[in-house]
Amino acid sequence: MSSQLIAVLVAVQNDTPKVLTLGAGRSLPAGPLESRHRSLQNGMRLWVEQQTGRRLGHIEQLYTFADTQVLGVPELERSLLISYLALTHADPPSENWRSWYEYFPWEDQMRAQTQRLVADITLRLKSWVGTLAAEEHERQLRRVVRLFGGDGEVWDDQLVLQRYELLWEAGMVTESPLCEEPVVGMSMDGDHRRILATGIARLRAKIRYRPVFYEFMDETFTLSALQRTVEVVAGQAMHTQNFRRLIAQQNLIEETPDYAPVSRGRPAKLFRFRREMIEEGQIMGSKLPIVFSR
Amino acid sequence: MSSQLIAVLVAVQNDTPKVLTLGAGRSLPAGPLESRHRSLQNGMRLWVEQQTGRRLGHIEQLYTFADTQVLGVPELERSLLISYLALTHADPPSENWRSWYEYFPWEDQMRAQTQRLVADITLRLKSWVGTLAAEEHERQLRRVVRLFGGDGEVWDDQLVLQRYELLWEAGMVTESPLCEEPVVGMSMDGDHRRILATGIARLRAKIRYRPVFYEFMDETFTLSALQRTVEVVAGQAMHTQNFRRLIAQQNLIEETPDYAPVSRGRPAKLFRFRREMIEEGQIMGSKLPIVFSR
DNA sequence: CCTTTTATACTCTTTCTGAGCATAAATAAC
DNA sequence: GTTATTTATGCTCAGAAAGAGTATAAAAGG
Repeated sequence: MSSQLIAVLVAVQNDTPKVLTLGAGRSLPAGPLESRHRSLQNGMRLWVEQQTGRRLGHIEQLYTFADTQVLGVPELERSLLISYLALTHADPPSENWRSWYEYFPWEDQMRAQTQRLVADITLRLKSWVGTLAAEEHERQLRRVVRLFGGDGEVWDDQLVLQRYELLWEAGMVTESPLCEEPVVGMSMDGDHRRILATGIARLRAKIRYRPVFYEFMDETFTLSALQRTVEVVAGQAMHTQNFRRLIAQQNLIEETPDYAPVSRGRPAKLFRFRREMIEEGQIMGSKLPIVFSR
Repeated sequence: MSSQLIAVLVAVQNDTPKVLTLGAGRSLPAGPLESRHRSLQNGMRLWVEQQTGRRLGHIEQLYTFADTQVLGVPELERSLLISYLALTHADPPSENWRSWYEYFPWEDQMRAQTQRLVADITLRLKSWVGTLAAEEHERQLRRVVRLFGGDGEVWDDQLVLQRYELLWEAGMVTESPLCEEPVVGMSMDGDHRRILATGIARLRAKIRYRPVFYEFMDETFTLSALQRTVEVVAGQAMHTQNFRRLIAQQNLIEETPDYAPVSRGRPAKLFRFRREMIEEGQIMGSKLPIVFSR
């Protein structure tokens, strides 16, 4: 049984969370696990750095699973896929870096249009629920409401994978064997979109208690830029004043004497991350407002 | 390259968190990944259920890594280890079920003796720090304090793996190549103790926001029994009244008309989990007091 | 000068959390 | 049979944190 490494490589460019793709955006970069790698983590790092020529920051394992993509292949030939999430700094944009919201448009709760999209999806899901056996009705209906909101439920930005799986079961994404008419959003080969969903969910969870957004920022940055970065990753708008309060009280960043070049309003101070705090394990947690404003 | 499944199978028996081991407690159960398994998760479940004859409850993947144990083996033969955490209900105890605190005595912060043990470990670690290059002193000293407490730092029950790794680096566990005189605690073959540490940490984290302790309880139980279960898993005593408040306000459990047979004090009401709440995904979170009392 | 936009400071209310006090209902000790 | 001890349970209170609003500062554009 052969094994492959597969990477969800994320950067934030132009206030957009982007992921590195191959093959016209249809797949995530993947490479064979080579025996010269001293460890998986290391192999992953080396391999991505060679392929992309960029330095990797934070890196973590996502999930390992048996590839279900290739049908008709003798089972012994099935591949193990070991997926990783890796963060890097924005570099010259290219075709291969695509907004992850191209694949999950409903996850971008900052665009006004999304509300309509989610309403449409919810409608279709509810009609799908109608086709199920009666015992399942209530269960699945609660699931739809919990995942896609409505009925007073708030949108939980972490349930990326669960939402994708629900759409899959309902035959509303191209990857599903039941699919007739997919919901908007690019699909990917095999399990890749599922892996991407896992990566997004993991990053959104992580950013709540670890200052991994550090990886995405320039050397110096304004608080608004920091907030926008976190917002586009979470796909949720945040209360500016509270965001600042939380960042401030964590001692993660410090002022520089400089100001950002102004375009419109009052010029913003430039900040930088405090090196001592970023260093390995120093920061026990970086809390962010957990319930986002709308 | 062949692959192995490896399980951290946990149950709570007699107010002790136990893990299933093999070979006189020196290794975790592991088996080859067979091609008939439809998915890894499924393969894991089938395999453990066959081996142990018990039904598995919650199951989740821990980590995948390349086995570093076997030296002198051609690198292509290296095995991929895919580790899982699985929870099950206590059954007739046996030799093979061992308290996880046999392997990590310092993690049991509920025993009075542990305080002395941790003090000893801290001393030895500090003297190890003394042998390092000067630039490293402060960094590593902070690490020791953060992981093993002292200096006003509180004990973080989730840092099981980090503590083990520190001891490993300092040559204070048998598994380490530098080891001369190990700290108390049973060791295991290969990476198994590290995997166990990962499992414990994951479970301690999970139990904070998901009611996975459900798996460990009988059909009905008292609140004290529930609290003791959580406490021994976390290795930390909790404030009883606050524990009850949190459990109560989450609507996870309901009273039964019965009382537990008394031994000493006032008889305790028996409770049961509300089936509807436990069902898949219903419960979004089960919060527990995060900072434990001493 | 006035409006708009962005940045930043401060306040207020509600909820959550840690911690303690008090009472209830049983057994054990005298 | 009192009294002490143990376990279970109810309630209160102070401080911290979170959500949300008001106010002010500093720029550009008309």
